[in-house]
Amino acid sequence: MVRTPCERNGVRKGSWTSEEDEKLVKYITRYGYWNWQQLPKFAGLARCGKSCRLRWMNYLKPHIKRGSYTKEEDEIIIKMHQELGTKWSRIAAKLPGRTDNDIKNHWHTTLKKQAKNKHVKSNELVSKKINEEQVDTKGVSCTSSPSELSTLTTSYVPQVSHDYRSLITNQDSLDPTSKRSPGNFWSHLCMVKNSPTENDHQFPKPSEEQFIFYYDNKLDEYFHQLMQELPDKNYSY
DNA sequence: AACGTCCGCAACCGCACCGTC
DNA sequence: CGACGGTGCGGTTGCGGACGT
Repeated sequence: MVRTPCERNGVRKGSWTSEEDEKLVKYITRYGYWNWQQLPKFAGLARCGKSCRLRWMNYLKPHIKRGSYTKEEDEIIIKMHQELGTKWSRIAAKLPGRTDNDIKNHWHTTLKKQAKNKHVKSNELVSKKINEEQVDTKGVSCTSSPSELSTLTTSYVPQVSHDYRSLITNQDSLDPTSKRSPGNFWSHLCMVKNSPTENDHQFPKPSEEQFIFYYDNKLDEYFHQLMQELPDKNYSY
């Protein structure tokens, strides 16, 4: 299989500057990520697509929780590591706001030693906690049909921890956990497609195909998130 | 103050998987 | 059905700050 390594010529590596972060956030907020390989070119970044994706997923994306881990989070990680091994993405799915990379780092730096030194006291207690997390984190109620999604309600207030939170506004409308969702999901797409904004002079506008791709992705992502938050229901779309 | 060591974290690399043609 | 391209994931590296001597 032919891999698609990052181009070497003229592609920056290493730490991201605040300027690069701002460009990436502005572009994704405006157009979403319709194609990671093409994105840096359109966003005016001298980075490879993988690097942009990683930076967005692990650092710039809205609602990423940073800072120290709670005891409960540590226990969940240790317990799930016992069950799943190094399936960091699956472990991360149980800890809203934490990224797989972050959890992986936390494991290698802190928890690995802890896990060696002590047994987890009660598997039952942790399992109970996991179940509570699934029910409590979002407080979502919803009807069974996608056409009835406008009835979705939520009391969850997501934590936005990054400095660029002020730039990430429309993105909230794609997040079913946002207070403003889901109605703004549709208006956001219309806005992306139709309305000129102050940012338009900075980035080339996506083609019709790119927009459709973005539209499909966002729709898919939106329902995917919704289904993840309703693990006990057998909804399909 | 200067130097060496340790540690945490961001980022890179390469492989696996999946969808499309 | 295989080739190809894009994305996701896990392992690993290396930088930079904290800390100790």
